[in-house]
Amino acid sequence: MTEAISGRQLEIIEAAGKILTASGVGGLTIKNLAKEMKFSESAIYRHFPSKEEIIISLLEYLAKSMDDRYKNAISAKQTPEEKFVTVFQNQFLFFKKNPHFVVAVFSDGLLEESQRINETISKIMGVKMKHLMPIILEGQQKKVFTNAITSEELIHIVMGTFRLQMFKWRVANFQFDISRNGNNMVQSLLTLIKSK
Amino acid sequence: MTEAISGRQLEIIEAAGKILTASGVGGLTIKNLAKEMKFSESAIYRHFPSKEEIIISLLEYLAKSMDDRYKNAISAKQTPEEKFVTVFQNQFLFFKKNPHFVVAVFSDGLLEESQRINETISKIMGVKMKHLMPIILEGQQKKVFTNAITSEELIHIVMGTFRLQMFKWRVANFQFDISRNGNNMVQSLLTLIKSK
DNA sequence: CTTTTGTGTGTGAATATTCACTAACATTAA
DNA sequence: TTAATGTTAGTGAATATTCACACACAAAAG
Repeated sequence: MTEAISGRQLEIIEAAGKILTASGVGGLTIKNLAKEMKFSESAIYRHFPSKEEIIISLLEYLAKSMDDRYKNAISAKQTPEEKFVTVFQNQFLFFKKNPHFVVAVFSDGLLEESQRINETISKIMGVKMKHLMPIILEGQQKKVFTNAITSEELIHIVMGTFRLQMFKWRVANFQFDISRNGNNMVQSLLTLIKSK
Repeated sequence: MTEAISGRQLEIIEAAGKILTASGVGGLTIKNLAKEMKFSESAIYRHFPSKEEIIISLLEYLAKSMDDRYKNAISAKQTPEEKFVTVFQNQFLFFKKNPHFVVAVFSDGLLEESQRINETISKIMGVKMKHLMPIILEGQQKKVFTNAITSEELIHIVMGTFRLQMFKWRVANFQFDISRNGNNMVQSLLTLIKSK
């Protein structure tokens, strides 16, 4: 399905992410992309057949690296609480290092454009779900997380809180320490969802 | 500051909201707006000096009607829990009636365009905060809401959950009953934040 | 009463700019 | 030599905005 991307392609994807976070969907033009890459507009088309393909590659690259990241972060030996914290810690560190990709979390702006893009966005959401769900379920089974509400509702609350955290970070122009603030938020969330 | 808007202007604002919901930010062009209004593109400029002004008027109209709506919904006699539920119930009913405006609420997509638009979006966020904050505070003081985490964190979690709910509704193309699903979510949230 | 003038609201055509994308040619490296 | 990768200079389509002008209606002036 997803072909391996070349080094140049990755550079372009990174430039695209940078532009997206800095100036939003409206700013992501071939012209700006070329300027960011320091070569001409037409050179872009040597590496991608279309703009749509660039966006999709960006999202797919993101989905994949998030998936990898999740897999490596969590160890089976950890308690649900530890896993919960680790997952988010990992996430915050990733975005701290690659703030251009915050766009992934709330890629609502891209929503619309094309059917294929929408599907790829859903895929990213799905990746996060896939890794969060078993942790929540295990936590509830072991009665360390509350069973007062369903797993779906718990996940919804957790994901919503996370998304808003990232949103605030972006609006604040990345001016505060996301891994510090983020981990505080995770602790509060944990306090709230632990069964008493 | 905000001048009163004429009947025609309101019609245009509503048409803009309709387009935003149906085709997203990218679809909101003067051409489409004129088509929706069933007159020429240039006629739009009889009523608004620029497209930016249309978007800002839309957002400001939204902020105002949300503020009014909040004020009328909550009565001093209610318990914090009741107020909490009422606020959201009210919100869901509003959007059920005017789904075109959902785009504005989590208008991360609009975010970019212009400084003035960004400020107006923040204003909308602020309105919600303004009404939610005293409810949370009162609830914590009366010890009906948990004091295990701070008010700011509580509000963050609540707002994040709400925003995600609206996001899901939009992605689902408004196909489920937001006031039903929404109220379920509010109940879960309440269960979680009540002190035990 | 009729004419004049002003105002609100519409039109179609034209503006400059930006967009994604392409064709022809040049450089570089294996 | 050949393939990959770059540049220059275009394309047509879409964009927001402006233009000169038209029609309906109401107030003011004759």
